[in-house]
Amino acid sequence: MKISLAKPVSIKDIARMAGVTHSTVSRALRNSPLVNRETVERIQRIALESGYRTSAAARSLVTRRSDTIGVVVTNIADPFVAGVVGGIEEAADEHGLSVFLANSNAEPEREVRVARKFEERRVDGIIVTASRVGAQYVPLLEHMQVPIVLLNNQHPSQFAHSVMIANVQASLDATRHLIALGHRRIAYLGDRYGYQSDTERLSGYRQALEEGGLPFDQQLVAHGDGKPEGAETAIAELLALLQPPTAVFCYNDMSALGAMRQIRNHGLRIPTDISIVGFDDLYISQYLNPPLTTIRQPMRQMGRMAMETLLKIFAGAESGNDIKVPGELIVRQSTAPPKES
Amino acid sequence: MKISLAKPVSIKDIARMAGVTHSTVSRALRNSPLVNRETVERIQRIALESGYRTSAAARSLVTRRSDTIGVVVTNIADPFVAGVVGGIEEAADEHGLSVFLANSNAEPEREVRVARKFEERRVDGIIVTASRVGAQYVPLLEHMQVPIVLLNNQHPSQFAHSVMIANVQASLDATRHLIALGHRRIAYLGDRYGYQSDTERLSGYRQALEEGGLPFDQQLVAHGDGKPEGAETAIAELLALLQPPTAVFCYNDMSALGAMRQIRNHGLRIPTDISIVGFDDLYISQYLNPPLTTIRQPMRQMGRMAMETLLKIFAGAESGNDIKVPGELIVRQSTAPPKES
DNA sequence: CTGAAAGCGCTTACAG
DNA sequence: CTGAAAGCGCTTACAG
Repeated sequence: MKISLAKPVSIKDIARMAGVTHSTVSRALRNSPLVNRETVERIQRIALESGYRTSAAARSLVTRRSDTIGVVVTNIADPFVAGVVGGIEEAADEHGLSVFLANSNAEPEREVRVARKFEERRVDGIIVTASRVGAQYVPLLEHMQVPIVLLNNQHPSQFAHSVMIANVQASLDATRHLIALGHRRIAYLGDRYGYQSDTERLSGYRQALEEGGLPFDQQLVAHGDGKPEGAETAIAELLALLQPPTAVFCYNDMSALGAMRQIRNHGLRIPTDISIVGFDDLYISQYLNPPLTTIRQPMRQMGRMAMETLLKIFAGAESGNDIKVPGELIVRQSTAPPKES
Repeated sequence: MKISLAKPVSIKDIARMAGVTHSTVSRALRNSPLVNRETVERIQRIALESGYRTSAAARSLVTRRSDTIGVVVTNIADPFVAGVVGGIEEAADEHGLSVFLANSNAEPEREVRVARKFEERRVDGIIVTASRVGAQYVPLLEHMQVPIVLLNNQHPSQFAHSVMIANVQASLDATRHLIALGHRRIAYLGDRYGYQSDTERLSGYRQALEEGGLPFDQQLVAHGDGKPEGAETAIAELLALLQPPTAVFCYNDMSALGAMRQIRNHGLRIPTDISIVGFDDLYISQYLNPPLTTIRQPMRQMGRMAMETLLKIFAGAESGNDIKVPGELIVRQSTAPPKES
């Protein structure tokens, strides 16, 4: 059968049933104190019984607010991103906002399409959770003159704010932990698409080496793509070194996942032969074999913070909209003292 | 500084600039053949230069289509769900639709809120990806008289269609694989919130046992919550049996993850002491130690199919909207012949 | 090919 | 307390 889409009931319909004008219905529905209490109740009862539902489109046309925010991600299937989006949605829901989800896939044409779509939808704000925000992306969104919150990325702009993990401090902690265990040949396995985050994590790593009196060796730095695949190639280079590292600090847990598999394929044991530390503390990381030592990023919380930053800006806040969140070192079983120590 | 939100340019503004009425602008913008070619070009140029962007709200008010779909998930942080949503978004984008994401968290009040929100937004269709669709949820959405596609769940209704993995066949394959390896004490570790999927997977498991001449033993069935935590408790029961299983077929990979950790904690080795098979083939499953034998669900593809089902219905299709997708057994290293065989 | 008019479903000053 | 009017930004019959 062909489905007949019944036209939804409007305030005019209710007005007819209640014997008042639609103006009164509109007021009654919003609980205006201007309307007679009994009338309000009668109208609300009718609305309920008739299954009335305000048209968000009609309302936003006049209020000039869509009560909607746009969330752009590079890849929703990335567990870090999914965690953040969960937090965003939760906070949005609490404040009666709806979220548009768009996956840019890091493809320039899609990014343009997303920006256009958000403009047409007149989103009230935007959150970008892209591990790889291109420098050209924000200007695209800026056109909208709507507040933008970047997650783990910053961009100097009137409209762009940020929620960032404290990369340098966290990486310092991670690397110090390896040094404290006695490691002297520690590698950094980065993400060549990690932009600012990669730079900062590398920098924290270098600071820790310096602090520990260890030389920085460019050979011990390799870059993957932030995913297991790329990490496998990158760690292979490291393992092929004349003096391979005894510990590797990875850009993120997904990279650690790939590194660990490759290490096993080389017949080496973790942490006996080589220690691994990740970054993110994905939900699954505690279930790995061995459980992964890593830096915890409070993903859900960071998503909430991004949403709340937007809300503060809506409410008129003008500054203090760059938040830095501390990471936390979680020591598990993928790290141990080096064999030869 | 307080951000001044410039009012976006409307077709009226363009009309003024072009010296025509807004009707003509509206037509020109939609490339109507009714409008003089040169006028169309002039108007489009002005629109482009002025940064004009159609108001989706205004348009949908008259067209009665929002070009929007609502996606409800129980938990976006679940990797299976995130994969499906990725596919949905991808297909939606290709067809110029926007997606509203809502997380029900399996909380009844949130479900009610989500349904209401989708109604107000006048979504053109809904996709539900909940591992645990309550029987009461669909009626909530049905009120909207909008097509609904359920993922891995079915519901008899004029409006509800479905995309399902072929649970029985897949579970049959998974269990047969274990039987073929020589296992005779095979357990099923289910998801007590898995509803239809759990029932069907259990049923495929039982069919395989029967087919293989193995007795069904209720003791070898334990139920977790579809997550690692619940699986840990469930498998502990199984391991405590006088005659523990030599192989376990798990409801999903997340359960397998928990089971594997618990097994290790009991000092047992996988697959030497016990074989494990999962269900889903999450992205990470190939990176586990040992890599997980599992049933592949084409998550992304299933998301696309759900979206495409909606599109077909929009286009007037009236039947054939219950799709069954085959799973695929992926044999990796978490399964092997039993020790004592 | 173009314009004037009506209307989509709301909100909100302005009168009374 | 209630109504009549205007308007948000579009689309689309109806005229010309």
